[in-house]
Amino acid sequence: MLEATTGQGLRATGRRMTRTRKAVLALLERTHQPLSASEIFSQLQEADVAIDLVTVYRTVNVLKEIGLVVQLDLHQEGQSRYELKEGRKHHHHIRCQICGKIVDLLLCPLKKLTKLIEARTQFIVGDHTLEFSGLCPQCQ
Amino acid sequence: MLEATTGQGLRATGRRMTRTRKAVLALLERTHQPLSASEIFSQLQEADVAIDLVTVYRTVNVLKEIGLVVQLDLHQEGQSRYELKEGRKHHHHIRCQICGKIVDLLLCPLKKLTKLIEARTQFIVGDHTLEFSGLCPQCQ
DNA sequence: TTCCTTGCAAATACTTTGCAGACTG
DNA sequence: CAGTCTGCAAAGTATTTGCAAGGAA
Repeated sequence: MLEATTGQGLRATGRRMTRTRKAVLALLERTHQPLSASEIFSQLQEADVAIDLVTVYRTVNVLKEIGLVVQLDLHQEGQSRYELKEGRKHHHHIRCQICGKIVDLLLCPLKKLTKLIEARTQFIVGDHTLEFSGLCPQCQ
Repeated sequence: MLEATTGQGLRATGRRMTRTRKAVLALLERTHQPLSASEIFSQLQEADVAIDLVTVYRTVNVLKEIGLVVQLDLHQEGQSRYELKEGRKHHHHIRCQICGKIVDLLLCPLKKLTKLIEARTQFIVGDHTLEFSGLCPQCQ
């Protein structure tokens, strides 16, 4: 499963599978929510995993480099969040302005738009971000 | 023009039109680009306008509160940018991954999508962000 | 046994806050 | 003249870097 393939991804880049990397991966896997570095840190502490905040930052960056994790910068959050890619399709998010809950939007409607933008701006589009915010059912 | 209407917006909320606020507004007006606080600060210094970085932050926040300025948090920039609203339509941006140039996209294709998302998620959508990045014509 | 990884301390970047003096209306 | 605004200093939050000790392969 995930840990095995990750181990390969790490080794292929001269890196190692360690206790802390396993713990971060397992947390992201079971949480299935985009977590910030400090959330990863405190949730691992509650689970009695000894880890340093600095190590969390280094770990998510490594996982991002080998393509296992995606970094999200949600509007006006002031911190980044990290989410397992885990073979899932590219997608976007909506966040509740009251309680902060984040829900996946399992769609991306921007293929055509990308072509249009390339034609208009002469840019070569490499990436995009799309995020919605509003009130979730519980907070309305 | 802008300064006059802004003065009204300020006064309506018990605020004042000052030398530094005029300078920030004038800069945003002639630059017509989303600028970060530190860019506003250094560009005003070059123009021999004495202003403190703290004042820049406070100023853009006031201008945001009275609806004159929009705050942008572009992906992985690590800082916010501020742009004059100036009666312009809601729009989005594309940024060059090499030189950092930011170009307006004078369109927003998300009206229908918003309805779809509200139906699917039961959220009430209040806001959204959309940003593209890629290579500009000069950097390709 | 190599050299990657970790923890700790410290540094850096961006932004906010407190306070006394300066300025607007 | 009242009350807002500014500069300076300091604090706060998110993230990165340096280095020596610990650990994976």
